[in-house]
Amino acid sequence: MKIATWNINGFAARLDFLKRWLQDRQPDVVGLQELKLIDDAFPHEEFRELGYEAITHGQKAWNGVAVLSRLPLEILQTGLPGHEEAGARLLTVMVDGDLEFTTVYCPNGKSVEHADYAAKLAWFDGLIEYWQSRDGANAVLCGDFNIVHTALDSWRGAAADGDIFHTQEERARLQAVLDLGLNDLYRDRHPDEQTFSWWDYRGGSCHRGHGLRIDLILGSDAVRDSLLQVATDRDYRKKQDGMTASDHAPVIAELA
DNA sequence: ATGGCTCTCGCGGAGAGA
Repeated sequence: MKIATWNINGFAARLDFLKRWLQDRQPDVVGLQELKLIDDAFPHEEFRELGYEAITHGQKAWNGVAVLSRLPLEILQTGLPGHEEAGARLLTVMVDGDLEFTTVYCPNGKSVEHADYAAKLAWFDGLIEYWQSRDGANAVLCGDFNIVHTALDSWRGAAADGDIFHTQEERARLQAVLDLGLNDLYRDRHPDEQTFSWWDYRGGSCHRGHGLRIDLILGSDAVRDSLLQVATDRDYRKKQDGMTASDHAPVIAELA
């Protein structure tokens, strides 16, 4: 089974690109972030034709998450309890009656001085509390975490320590998420490799290797034990026949 | 030091993103 996470930076702007990727990579379950789309505008029929059912938790202009799946889905939770005012950022579904699949678009925080930063930390505290309330035995938590876990995950290395995305407080929150019994599938399999999932649109960052690894697939021990391979799909951070890419690449994991 | 690009809304240019 192939599972994936991808911040598409606008569903409407990425529709054709997304459909091409689905047909090319054939994932079974995909968590999408930053749809910037209301639920009623989602073209379910177009995706059924490709073999995918979708559950969306969207909103107008900002945020928005969804799960696409070739296997049967059932909604378990829409929105992070107690943090709905922060936007549509969390969706948990049951896949095929077996796998608890959560996708998140974690808050950005803007800057360490901004009020959104404190709200970001509080949102993570809410996520930790939410996860503690779930079973989590056969579970995936994937998405755009907007936190760079270690210096290896930033093109600037330790020089970025203390900046937004790289603060001790943010890293402690992400570590607390991992301490809930979740494994960072990419880092678990590739302890020493530097691979990014996001590159700024500006200044040729992608070409210059100026990126961050902030899009993660976390899995419970049962999921980790079934991991065959995991990779960032960098080809889809590049233009395809004139279609503009998201600033995030998909991350794909194959499970036994 | 800042912006460098792209998105949405909505029709100009601002705000957000990371």
